[in-house]
Amino acid sequence: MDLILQSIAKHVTLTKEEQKTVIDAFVMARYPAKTILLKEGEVCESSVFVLSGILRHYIINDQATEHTISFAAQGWWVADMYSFLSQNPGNSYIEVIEDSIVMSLSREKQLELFDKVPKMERYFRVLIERSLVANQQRLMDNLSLPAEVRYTRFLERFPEIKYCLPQKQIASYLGVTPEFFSKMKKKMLTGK
Amino acid sequence: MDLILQSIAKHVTLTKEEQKTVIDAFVMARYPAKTILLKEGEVCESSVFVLSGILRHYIINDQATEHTISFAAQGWWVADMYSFLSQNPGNSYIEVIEDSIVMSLSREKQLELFDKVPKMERYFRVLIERSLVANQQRLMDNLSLPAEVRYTRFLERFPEIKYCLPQKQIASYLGVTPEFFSKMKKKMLTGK
DNA sequence: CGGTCTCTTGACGGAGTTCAAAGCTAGTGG
DNA sequence: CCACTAGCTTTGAACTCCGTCAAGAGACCG
Repeated sequence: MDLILQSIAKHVTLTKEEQKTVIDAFVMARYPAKTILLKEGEVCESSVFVLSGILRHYIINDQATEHTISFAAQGWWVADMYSFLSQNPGNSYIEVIEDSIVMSLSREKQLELFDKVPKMERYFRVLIERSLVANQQRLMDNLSLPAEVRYTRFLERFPEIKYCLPQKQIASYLGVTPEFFSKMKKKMLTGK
Repeated sequence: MDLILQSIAKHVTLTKEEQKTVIDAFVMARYPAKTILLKEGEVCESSVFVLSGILRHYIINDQATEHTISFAAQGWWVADMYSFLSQNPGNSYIEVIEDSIVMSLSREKQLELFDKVPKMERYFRVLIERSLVANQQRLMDNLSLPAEVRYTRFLERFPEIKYCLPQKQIASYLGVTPEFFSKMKKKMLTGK
């Protein structure tokens, strides 16, 4: 529960009073594995900050194949940004992979917070900036690197969770089929 | 020159005085085609807002192939976000495609602006949010759509500039080789 | 003009997909 | 606690999309 204050403290310094205002804007929640927090067609009313557990954010495209946008473990934020920002129905899913405790912040409360505690606007600006940089990097990696290298990057980026995910979810993050991912892993162990 | 104020006005309302403070933070510049504004290894000291002309932001990977991160025409911003935010050397290039007039904002001035005119922090937050959403969408498109469909999306996204770019640059945005792009275009005209 | 850069075209190769079948794991209910 | 099922993983063969290499045909500029 202090984790969110620690995360904020990395970027801006809040007074005790501001800290209270911030905490009051959140709602704590606990979800068991397999809970679907958000479905296609729904409005993403809240961003969630993960205190413990693991979540996954993904889309299902026209050919009914899943593509993982991101995983979120302790200390990470997750939301369908398009839907959260616009409050229009989104096209993505958010699902709980391992029993999780989260702090969720509604869009309404967030906008209030921006006015009451301007430092929070800075905090979120910096988060989004970093997120954008990471996302651009991932896009470039996908355009120029083979799946094997993307896999090693994935392992570096998500060390906490790499062992507790089903392979098909890793494959869907890398952008390959589970079949190909299986063969690739074998090749990386034996052939190489 | 008013274009930047119009862009800002879409998201926040500035007083006359604030408008002046904002304008004063920028430096105008004019560059002929083929000017390289930023090279790999350099620090991206400024973000630029395009008044007229066209710019391109790209990387060159280990195999010496180019990948276009983005194009920027009138009313768009462009910068190497990683380098601009961290003020560390970046790994990307920014080049002028057609003679351009830009307003450039140094990182230093931007940070001053955030404090002097907090509404500008909001303006940039919103810009970055949109940029992130667009980037996530592009990543998902790249993972799940064939090059032909990505090309039609490209045409929708950059209608102003689609006819004044060399094909190899479009190919490098889509993530295919110029050779394949050439064959694909032919097929889309004849075969289809 | 002449040279450089871009675009086209073709043959071949490789990374990744699809489909299908079989083995494996783990959750679930009796 | 076992048996069953449903989903996950592995494997293989055929196939597709796209890359590489190479050569020729424009096109643009000095």
